[in-house]
Amino acid sequence: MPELPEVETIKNELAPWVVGQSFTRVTILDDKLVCGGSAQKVRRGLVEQKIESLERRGKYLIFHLSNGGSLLIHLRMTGSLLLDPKEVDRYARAVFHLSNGHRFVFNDRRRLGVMWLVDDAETVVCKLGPEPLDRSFTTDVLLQRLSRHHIPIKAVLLDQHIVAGVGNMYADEALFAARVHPLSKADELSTKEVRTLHNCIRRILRAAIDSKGASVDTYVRPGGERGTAHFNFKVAHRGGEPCPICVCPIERCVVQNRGTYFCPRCQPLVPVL
DNA sequence: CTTGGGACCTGGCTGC
DNA sequence: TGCAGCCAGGTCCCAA
Repeated sequence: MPELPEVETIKNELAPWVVGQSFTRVTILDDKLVCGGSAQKVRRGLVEQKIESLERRGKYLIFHLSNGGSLLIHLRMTGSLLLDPKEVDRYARAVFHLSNGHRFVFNDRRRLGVMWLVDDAETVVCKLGPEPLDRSFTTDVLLQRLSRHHIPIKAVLLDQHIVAGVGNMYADEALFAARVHPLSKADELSTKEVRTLHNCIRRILRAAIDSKGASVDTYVRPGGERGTAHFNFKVAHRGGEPCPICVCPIERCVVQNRGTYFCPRCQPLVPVL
């Protein structure tokens, strides 16, 4: 499941092959891939456009084009971008041919991924919350945003309008590292807890980028390699295993329809004073 | 405004 | 061995 570290890795590893190149041919194999416009319009709009830069915003990948427009891609659950794959398999939804002779393929087993071709990228990403790794994302920013929500902190971390880029896996990891129970109400966390959580979110996302993302399911990097961040997971997807701190079995519960893993002893609902 | 619940999508797993 | 039914979760949409 591509979250911020996975999308950042894809951006970093794809950029050297695509930035400065133009699209020579684009094949869209699945009309439902395109959001707000026809596949044909996107195909025609992309050909001969040069990719000026590649950017990540939240879980979105943004190709900035020479005409000022942007191609945005969201991989959702099972999407991946593969550089020069040996074969274009049945899960390919679009193929992008570049002026340097390379191509990349939008693969997506569950077909939940989407892409947009727009004049201004902001029209797609304008509602997103702050970038957690930005300098401007301070403890105070997080504190202020949490204070407006009387719902479980886990649900708040998953809301892209509040903080952009954190998904199910890294929310669980950040809450464990901060020793905060996922069902704690966001507006009831102490200033100290929010400060710790703020640090943990940033530390865990950075570490995951260093590990090239987490391949718990279908995520692969453009070259087909897997990331290794999941080997460092303490609780995410580790239900029943002993907590690495206290050996108490990791529990699983459901928050906002998301499988949520936590240590009941290290993350008490009522803080131990 | 905030909050909760359903829809989307399909491979893989469980249980009969 | 076959198959129905459920689960995974990022995001949007709608209702209260």
